[in-house]
Amino acid sequence: MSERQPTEYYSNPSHVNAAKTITDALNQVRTLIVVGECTIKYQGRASSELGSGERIIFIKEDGSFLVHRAWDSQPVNWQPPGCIFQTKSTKRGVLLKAIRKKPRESIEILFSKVFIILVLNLRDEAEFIMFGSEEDMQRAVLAKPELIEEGFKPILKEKVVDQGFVDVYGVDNQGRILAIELKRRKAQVQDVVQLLKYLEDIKRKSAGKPVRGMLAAPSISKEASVMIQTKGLEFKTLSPKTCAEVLKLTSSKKITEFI
Amino acid sequence: MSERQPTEYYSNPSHVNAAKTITDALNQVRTLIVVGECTIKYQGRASSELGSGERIIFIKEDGSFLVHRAWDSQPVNWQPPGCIFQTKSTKRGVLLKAIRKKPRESIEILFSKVFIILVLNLRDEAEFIMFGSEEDMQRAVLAKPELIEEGFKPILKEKVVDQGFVDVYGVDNQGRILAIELKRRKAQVQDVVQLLKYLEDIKRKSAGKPVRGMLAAPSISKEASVMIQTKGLEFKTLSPKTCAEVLKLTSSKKITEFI
DNA sequence: GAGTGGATTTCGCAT
DNA sequence: ATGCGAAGTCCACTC
Repeated sequence: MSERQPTEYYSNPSHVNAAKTITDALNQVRTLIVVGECTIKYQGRASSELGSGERIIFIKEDGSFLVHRAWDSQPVNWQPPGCIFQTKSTKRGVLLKAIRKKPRESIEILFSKVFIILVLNLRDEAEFIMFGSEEDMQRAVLAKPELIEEGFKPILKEKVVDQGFVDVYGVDNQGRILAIELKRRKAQVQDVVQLLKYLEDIKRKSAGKPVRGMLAAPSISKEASVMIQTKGLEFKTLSPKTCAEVLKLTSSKKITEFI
Repeated sequence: MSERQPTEYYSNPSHVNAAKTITDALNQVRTLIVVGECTIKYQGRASSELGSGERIIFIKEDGSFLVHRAWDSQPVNWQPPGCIFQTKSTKRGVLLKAIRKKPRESIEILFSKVFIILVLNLRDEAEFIMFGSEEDMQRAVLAKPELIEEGFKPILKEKVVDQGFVDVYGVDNQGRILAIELKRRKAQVQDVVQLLKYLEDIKRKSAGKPVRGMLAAPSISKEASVMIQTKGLEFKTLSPKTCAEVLKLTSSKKITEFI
């Protein structure tokens, strides 16, 4: 009987057994879930302390480390992939250290009780596919420029200006330069500032030729809208969902041809 | 025997039992961990698909929802606190929906196999304490202005300028205005731009009086450093760790007195 | 409720 | 490695 065993479960282990089980799981590069009562200290880019309480910790195959409480979608403490672990059983409980170098950081967890250890061996080959990013919007506009307006001809994706890029850059049906800043979310003041900065560079380099600046986003904040008016810029409603649908139709995630 | 039972464990439940167990746990507002083979679809601000694979899902007491794979510190799909759940057993497996309104979003998980269900009732009253935030740096400078330079006298915390704030604002030992932008991480070009914008407002309002602009951060990028030089600004090395230590000494998290 | 800026942001890409 | 900007950013705070 050689069927793979994706899960192992340990309930209320002694400190010694908990430490051993965790160490073994880490050596075998398993995904690990530990539930128990613990205190936590973090030292690194910042520092933090958390007194005793019951929490869930996660260690993943890539060395990611997460501490979750019973609420909040974000972990209360964590360490990015690639960190190194030390486990031992001490008089005060099970000590688990997660250490990262560069920057030097460490999380120390002391379990006074371990309720549960889950050792997982997960099979997961599927590819994650996302639609509707800002990059997708860019691709959609390049594939179908009339999303912006009739007669618009993109020239370059991401034209370089001093410090930074314009998302889409082209010429309108009257030959004027049209620089477009895309946002996948509601446009804010900061986005208008960004566009203005780019336009400055473009105008400086285009020797007085007429230049239009456009912000394209699903919606715009009141403040940003006022600023658009004041500065003689334009706003075009364009949602990531629309763009995602255009991409599905043209079925091209490739943009090399446009560059 | 009335001892609280912090954990319940169910192994390889039938689809019907899994759906029932999950529903019950949600009704009792328990933290829930489910491990199983599933496919996932997300529709909302963006959209995503993930084919069949073995994953871990988390539901917390506040209605946070997380889907984790065996790698990556970030969840592959998630829903913020406050979302609503629907569970049912279908012919194809256990269906779990997490729905959020405003913005309207949904995640649908279809489990073809459920390996494990953990129902947790976690007790956690401890307060989380963090040191070394940008706000802590501000407090430290106000409590001990010589962190910036001898003779510096802060005037106001967060002096209001058009659009935004200066982190610290005061007068140096020669009576010149000194506006300081604090960063807890390596300073970037964008931070210099920010400071310049603030300085513009301050200069406009200070009728030609001399104004110094300073960026205080643990380090600075080369580009930002060049810009600092070019624009006649200053850079001061100041780390969040130093500031945290100062705060511990003065033992004052309060800043009201300075405002 | 909308708007704004920090975050132990994280993450990916380009230099 | 460093620098820079997007993110389904999240999050807290202000207006």
